[in-house]
Amino acid sequence: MSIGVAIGKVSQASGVKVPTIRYYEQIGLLPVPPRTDGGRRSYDRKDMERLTFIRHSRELGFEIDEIKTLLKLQDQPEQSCEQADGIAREHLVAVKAKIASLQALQHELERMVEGCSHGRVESCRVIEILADHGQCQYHGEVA
Amino acid sequence: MSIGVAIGKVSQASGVKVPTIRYYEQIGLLPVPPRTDGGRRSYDRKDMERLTFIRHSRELGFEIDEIKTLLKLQDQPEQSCEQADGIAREHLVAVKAKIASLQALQHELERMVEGCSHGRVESCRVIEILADHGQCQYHGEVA
DNA sequence: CCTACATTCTCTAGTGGCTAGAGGAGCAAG
DNA sequence: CTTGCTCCTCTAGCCACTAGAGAATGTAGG
Repeated sequence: MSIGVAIGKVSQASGVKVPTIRYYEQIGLLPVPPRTDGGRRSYDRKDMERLTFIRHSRELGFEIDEIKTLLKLQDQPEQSCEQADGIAREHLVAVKAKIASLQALQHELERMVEGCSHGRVESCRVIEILADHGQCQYHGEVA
Repeated sequence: MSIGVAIGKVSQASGVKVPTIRYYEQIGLLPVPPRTDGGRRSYDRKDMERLTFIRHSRELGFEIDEIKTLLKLQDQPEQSCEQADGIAREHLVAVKAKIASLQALQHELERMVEGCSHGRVESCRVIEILADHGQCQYHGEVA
């Protein structure tokens, strides 16, 4: 039988900070672990895997609610993976949109910076474009 | 002499929501406007320009603190625009990094979605990759 | 002038996803 | 046995807003 792992070790191994792990427990993303005699959280291998799954999903930009759904799916291997596929697909669409938006933004910032003649604020292209939306090629959101 | 404009009109004209305008006043981003006899905020053309500047800057992803600096600079046309230039440059670097990160993410998501054979969760590529970071080509952050 | 409705007012609290800090208890090494 | 680390709970803060309650003010039509 394997002895439970302390929160600090789990944190190191998974790359999720200690307070964040406790936070995940609080919002029901991570199961409530058993405690040692001293009252400390004691995790097992499954918890570690779950945390890695979570961290990885967060890195990929999935929201907590989406991760909850994905975790539930993972617990039911018999089910169709249609829903997981759908979440990933939706997310992909959002990521593509964000890239497009950021690229437009990049061009606008380049235009601003390149146009700046490093003189006085009076004639600064950066300030000018910010003040007058009409001059701007970028009409999106960063979100 | 021009009569002051109500907050709703300013909101419509600038594209900034009414509560957000009040919030900007609260945090000192927008000057405290005079009030009508009835106690309502009364704005002038300058406020509108300032709000447009703010909205545009937010759209371009600048943070409130950065905008505060940019607005201060705008009020002093004699000064060198070095600082404004610097803020925009820094921002450009951050945007480029974000784009690169999101593109890596996009590829990873595409790999997940394309690899999915639409069967059971058991053998779902999406779930699989999320669970095992080792299989993943993406090692960044979305921030 | 009165009524109905739109707009505005202040105030508090909530959002997401954590992070920071206080104040105390447990635990392992020297 | 003491030092110093880890861990505990709890509250509050972060950013940039957003939502909602309940009251007052402004305006258009009859």
